[in-house]
Amino acid sequence: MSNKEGVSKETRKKVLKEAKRIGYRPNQLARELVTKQSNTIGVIIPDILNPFFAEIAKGILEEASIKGYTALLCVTNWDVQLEKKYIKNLEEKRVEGIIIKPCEDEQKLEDSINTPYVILEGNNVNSAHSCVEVDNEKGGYIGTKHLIECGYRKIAYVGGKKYAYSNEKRLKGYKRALAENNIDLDENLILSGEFDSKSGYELAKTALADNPHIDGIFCGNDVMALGVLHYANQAGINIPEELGVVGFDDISYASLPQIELTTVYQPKYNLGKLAVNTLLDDIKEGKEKTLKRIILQPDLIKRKTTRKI
Amino acid sequence: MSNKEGVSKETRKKVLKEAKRIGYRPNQLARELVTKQSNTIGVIIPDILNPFFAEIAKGILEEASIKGYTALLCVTNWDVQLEKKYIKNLEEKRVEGIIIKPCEDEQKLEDSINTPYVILEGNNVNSAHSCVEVDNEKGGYIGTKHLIECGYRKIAYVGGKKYAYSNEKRLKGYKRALAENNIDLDENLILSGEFDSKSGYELAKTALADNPHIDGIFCGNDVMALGVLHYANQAGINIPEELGVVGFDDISYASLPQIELTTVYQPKYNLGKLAVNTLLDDIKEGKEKTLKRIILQPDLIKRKTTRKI
DNA sequence: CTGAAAGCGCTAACAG
DNA sequence: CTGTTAGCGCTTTCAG
Repeated sequence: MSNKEGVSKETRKKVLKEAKRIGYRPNQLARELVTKQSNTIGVIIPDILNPFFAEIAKGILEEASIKGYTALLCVTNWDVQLEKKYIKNLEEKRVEGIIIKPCEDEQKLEDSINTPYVILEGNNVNSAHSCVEVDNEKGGYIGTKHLIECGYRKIAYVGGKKYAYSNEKRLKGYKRALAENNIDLDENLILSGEFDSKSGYELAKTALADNPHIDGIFCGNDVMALGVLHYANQAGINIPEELGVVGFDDISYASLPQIELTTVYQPKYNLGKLAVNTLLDDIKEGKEKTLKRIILQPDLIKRKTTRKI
Repeated sequence: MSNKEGVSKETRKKVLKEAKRIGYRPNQLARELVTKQSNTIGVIIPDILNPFFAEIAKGILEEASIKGYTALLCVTNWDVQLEKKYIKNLEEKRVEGIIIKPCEDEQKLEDSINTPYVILEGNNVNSAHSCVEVDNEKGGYIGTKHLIECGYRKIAYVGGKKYAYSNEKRLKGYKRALAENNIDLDENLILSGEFDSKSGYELAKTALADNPHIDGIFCGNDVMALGVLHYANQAGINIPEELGVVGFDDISYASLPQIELTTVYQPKYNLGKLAVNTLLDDIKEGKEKTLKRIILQPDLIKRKTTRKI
């Protein structure tokens, strides 16, 4: 049936007969059980409504399909408990590997995952997984530097969870840009919340209430930036004259003519594709896998939420 | 191990021992093979980057997880061949059921699916599946009626694939609204393309070039409306004074202060939840299942791309 | 209440 | 080249 080298007449007959018999479908489950290959990978992301993750997911799904794999997609809503549950489920389903963007610190994952896995936006110091990401520090740097070059001086950092890996990296880049330009770091200008629009809105409100002299905001991601823009719009703050805003990710909505958000581009789709190829390599290499650390380059996209220079 | 009524001492000991032994994980595959219950459903949607589908997917994923099911998500990019391939894969994986938004006419699906399935936005005349959708005809009607009430008279219909079920329904509602208000139907004003932003842009361009007197556009979905708005913006057309635009879906970006798109709301998340519950019911009921046809109500959301009345 | 045995649908490793 | 057999890791059934 699985056409290896074989007969010619007999086989063909059988095939025809089988095909007839009310649509025979080979039972993958049985096959997986005996070959110990599920041809399935697990994918865990925090938020499918954020186009950033949606596009990564798209890249993952497509690449997996091309490589003959199916993907089990799980979304955690940034809930660590759910994340744990999903990992357990996936392992019981005998996925061959997992691609995960952790809700929190990835260090804790080490214990709970016994399957090969690659982390999206995480480090792999001392650990047994590969990871793929964009150079977040550089992204934070070029975004902030651009604000400075546009003449903004009191620049706030409005980010996601304080100790999230990507947030820390971007923040580091932000600080470096400030330092290089002799702008004193003001810790009060560093705010953190969630990686969503609502949080962007609230944080902008708080920040500008507490420090009315803020004239620039570097956002942890585009979705937050949208929230910041929302607040600014509502508060009658003129963008980009009174306030410069830069985001991170370059989601498709950032380029809408009504938005024109200056932002730091990430190759999202590619990140997804690379994640599965890296994972598949790791799986193939088995125990003696060489851990990979894939870092893509971000890119500054100048649009209209920052002044022209 | 699966704690039924049993021992007390002996069992506990075993459990402890097993737990110790380098993390024992029950093999779901084997269990599924013998119980013939995979606790898995398949989900096939055309486009995960469209927030409409992303939110439906979210509803599906969450509800499935709550009900103890895992979901295999497949995205087709509106490619019928891929859709077929995914259906085959899912059946070989022995999913218990499939939730699908078909790329094309769902009539053709009948032959290829041998598993219980529910269709998102499709009819179930003479067929063996349930379906869940919003009242698309009504949606088309209230959207168009609103344009008329705002004083627009030359209203174009810019939709997706001509013979897609949801498109046909919405178009029907559009025609009914026109007829009820004694506005002559002009077939030249009915355009169709793809359900994406680019197509909205192109269609708006064509429509307005061919018929400069158009003063209103009813769009097949919000993503297309965004494209229409993009073109209008670029062509210097004043919205809503010179041109009224209404969308369909109410994706989150429609409510952004920079967009404020008037649109027809769909309970997307709920649609997803209901789809899985309907499917699970159908699975449970087995052969004697009573087919369901679940129709939710759309709602007009007036924002700023149509004139105030 | 517990242990042993059968079998889910397939593949792999054998002989014929 | 074919047919047979064993067994993947579990659940279920049936004795002990």
